[in-house]
Amino acid sequence: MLDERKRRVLQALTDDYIQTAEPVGSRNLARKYNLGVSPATIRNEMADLEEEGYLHQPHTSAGRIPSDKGYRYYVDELMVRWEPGPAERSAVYREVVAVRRAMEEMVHEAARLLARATQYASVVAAPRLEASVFRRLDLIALDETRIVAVVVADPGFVQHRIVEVGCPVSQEQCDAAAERLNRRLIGLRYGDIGRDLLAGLREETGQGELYDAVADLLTGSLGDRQSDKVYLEGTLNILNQPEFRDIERARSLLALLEAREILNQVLSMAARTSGTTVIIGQENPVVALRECSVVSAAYRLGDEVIGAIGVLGPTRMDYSKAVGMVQYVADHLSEALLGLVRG
Amino acid sequence: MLDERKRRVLQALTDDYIQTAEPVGSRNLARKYNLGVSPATIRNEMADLEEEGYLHQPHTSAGRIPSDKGYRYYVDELMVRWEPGPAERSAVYREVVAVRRAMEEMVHEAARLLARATQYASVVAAPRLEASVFRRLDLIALDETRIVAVVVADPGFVQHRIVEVGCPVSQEQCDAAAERLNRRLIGLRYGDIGRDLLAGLREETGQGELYDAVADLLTGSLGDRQSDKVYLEGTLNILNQPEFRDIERARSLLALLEAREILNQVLSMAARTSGTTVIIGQENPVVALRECSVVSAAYRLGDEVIGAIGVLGPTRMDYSKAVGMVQYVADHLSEALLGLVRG
DNA sequence: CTTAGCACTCCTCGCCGGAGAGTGCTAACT
DNA sequence: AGTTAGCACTCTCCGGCGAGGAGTGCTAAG
Repeated sequence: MLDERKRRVLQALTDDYIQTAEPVGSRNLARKYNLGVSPATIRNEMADLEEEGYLHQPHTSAGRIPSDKGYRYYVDELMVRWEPGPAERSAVYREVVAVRRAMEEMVHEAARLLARATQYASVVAAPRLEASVFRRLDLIALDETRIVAVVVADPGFVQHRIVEVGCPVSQEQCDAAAERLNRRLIGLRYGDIGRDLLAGLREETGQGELYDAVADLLTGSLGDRQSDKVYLEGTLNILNQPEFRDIERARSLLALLEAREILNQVLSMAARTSGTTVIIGQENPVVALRECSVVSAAYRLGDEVIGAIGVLGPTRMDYSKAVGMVQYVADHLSEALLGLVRG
Repeated sequence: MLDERKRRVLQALTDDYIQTAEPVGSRNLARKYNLGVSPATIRNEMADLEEEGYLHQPHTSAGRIPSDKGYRYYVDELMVRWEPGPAERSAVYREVVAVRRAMEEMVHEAARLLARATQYASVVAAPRLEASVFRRLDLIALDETRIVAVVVADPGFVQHRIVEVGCPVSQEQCDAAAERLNRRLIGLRYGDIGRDLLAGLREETGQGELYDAVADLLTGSLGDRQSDKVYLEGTLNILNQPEFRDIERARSLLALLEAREILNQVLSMAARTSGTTVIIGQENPVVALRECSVVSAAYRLGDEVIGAIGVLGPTRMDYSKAVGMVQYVADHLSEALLGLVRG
C-alpha cells in the first residue's frame, strides 16, 4: 500500500514524535534520519501521507504528528520490537518469577514491575480461578454468629472471608461441615464447582445457613466479584507525560482509572486474543480513553487464560518497548504460575 | 492576646479564605461579614494582625491570607466546630459501623467515607494488633515445601500467608504443630506473644523450620510490617484544590503520598494524643508536607489506641469540618470495633 | 478612635509585533 | 518524471506594553 520511502518517512516521523512529543517537521526529519532525500521531497511525502490519513497537522505550518491510523500502521508494519535486555530479564526473574508465593501476589508484582519498566500506568486483571484446583476449606468459628471461611486453591491462592450466619454455630459444627465439604470438593477445578453441586451438598445435610455462606464464598470468588478486580500501578507515571500537563485532562483520566469495571472491559479484549493486543486511541471502546493507548496480553495458567496484564499511556506511546515488555512479562508470569502448580 | 475585634477579623478572614482560596481584602470583609466597622478600620486591624504574624500578603496591594500562625490561632481559639448532620451520621453508621466484618475492612471503609465526606485525601494507619486476642492458627500444606498459615484473632482479624519451608511437611505434621501451638496461644493477647514464648515452643518440639515460619508470621503481623501499613483514599481529591492546579506541585505531593512510611510517621503523632490532632503547614516534620495540613485522631480497641485516621489537605483547609468529621468517624469506628469483640 | 478620600502599587489580561518554524508552490535541475 | 532550491505565506510563541481593577497605607476630618 505504502511505498518503501513513505514507510520510512512514517516510521522515522513516528519514532521521532514518540520521543520528543513535538510535531515533526521535514527539515528535522531529514537531518536526524538519513533518508537520503531533501526536506522538500519529504514534505511531498508527508503531504501524501496526510492525504491518506496517516498523519495530521495540529495547525498549518506546524510539523506533523501521526494519526491513530498512522500509529496503527506503525505498530502493525513498521516498528522494530524492542527486546528486553539483561536488566529487564533479571528484574522479571527476581521480582516476579522468584516470588513463588500467592498467585495474586505474583501478578501484583508483575504489574508493579511493568509500570516501573515502561513508565506508564500498568493495569492488570486479577487471575480468574476457573483453572485452579480446590484444595481445602477451613471454617473457624469467630464468635456465635460469625465464622471465618478460608479457602485454599492450588496455584497459591488463599482467600478468607468473615461470614455472618443467622443462627449460632459451634466450632464442632464448623469442623464437621468443612470436613464434609472437603471430602466432596478437594481436587475439583474451581470451574467445575457449580451452584448445583453445592445445592446438592446443601440438601444432604441440615446446615443450610452455613452452606449458603460458603457457597457464596466459593462462587463469589470466581464470579464477577473476583473478575472485576483490577490492579493499577504507576498511575502517577502518566503525570509525567506532556499530554497530561493540563491538570483537567490528568484528573479526568485518573478519575477514570478509579472505575475498575471500565478497565476490566478493556482488558477483557486482550484475554480473548493470543499474543499482545494494542488498542490505539479512537479504537478504544471507552470514550474517555480515546487519547490513550493500551497494550495488553493475556496470562495463562497452563493452557487456560486466567487474566490480562498491560500498560496504559498516551497514544504517543513507545509501542515498541511497551509491546516487548508486556509480552515478556506476560509470558514469564504464565510460566511462573505454572511452575507454582508443578511445585 | 488579641482583642475581640481582631479575633473577629481574623475569624472572618480565615473563613472567607478557606472558602474562596483568594486573598481577602478589607472591603470584601466589611461587606460580607457585618463586623460593624468600615473597611478602613478593618485595614488597620489587618495591618496589626500582619505585624503580629497572623496574616501575610502575597504581595503589596493584594488581600491578605492567614499565615500558619493565623490558622493555628483559628483552629485553637476561633473556629466553630462543625457537627455532623443526619446525612453524615447515617453514612457513618451504614458504611462503617454496620459492616461488622474484618477489622481492617471497617477501618478501610472509614477512610473511604472520610475522603468522600471531606473531599480531601484520607490517610489511615492500619490497626495494630497488640490488643487483639489470638484465636486460632491453621496450617495447610499447599505442596511439599509450602504451607499456608492462617491466623485468626479476635476483633475480626484474619491473616494468611504462604510460607516456604525447607523440608517437606505433611498435612498431619501441620495439624499436629497447629494443634500444639493453638493449645498454648489461644486466648493470649497478641501483645503478650513474645519471641521468647515462641522460642520456648520451638524448643519443645522438633519442627524447627515450621515454627520459625509461623513465629515470623505472628511477630511480623504486629511488628513493623503491619504497622507500616497505611491506607490512602481520595488522593485525587487534592487535584481539585486550587493550590494544586500546578501539575508539579500536585505530582510531588502525590509522589510523596506513595511513600507510606512518611505518612505513618505523621499519623503516629496523632496516636500519642487524645482527641484530634491538627498539624498545620510548617509544623509538619515532613518538609514536603509544609504546604499541607493533617487532621487526625486515634482510634481505639477498648482502651488501647490501635491506629490513627485522618485527612490531608492544603493548609487552607476547612478545619472546622475536617476536625468534626475526623473526630466523629474515629469515635464511632472505635465504638464499632469494640462492638465486634463483644459480639 | 473611626472613617472618607486619595494617591500609589502591583497583578491580570488582552493586544501587538517580531522571531521562528514549517509549509506549499513554483521553477529549475538531473 | 522525479528531486530540489527558493520563496512567500501562515501560524504559534513570547516578551513588552498599557488599561483596568483590586487593595493598600496615609492623611485629615468627623
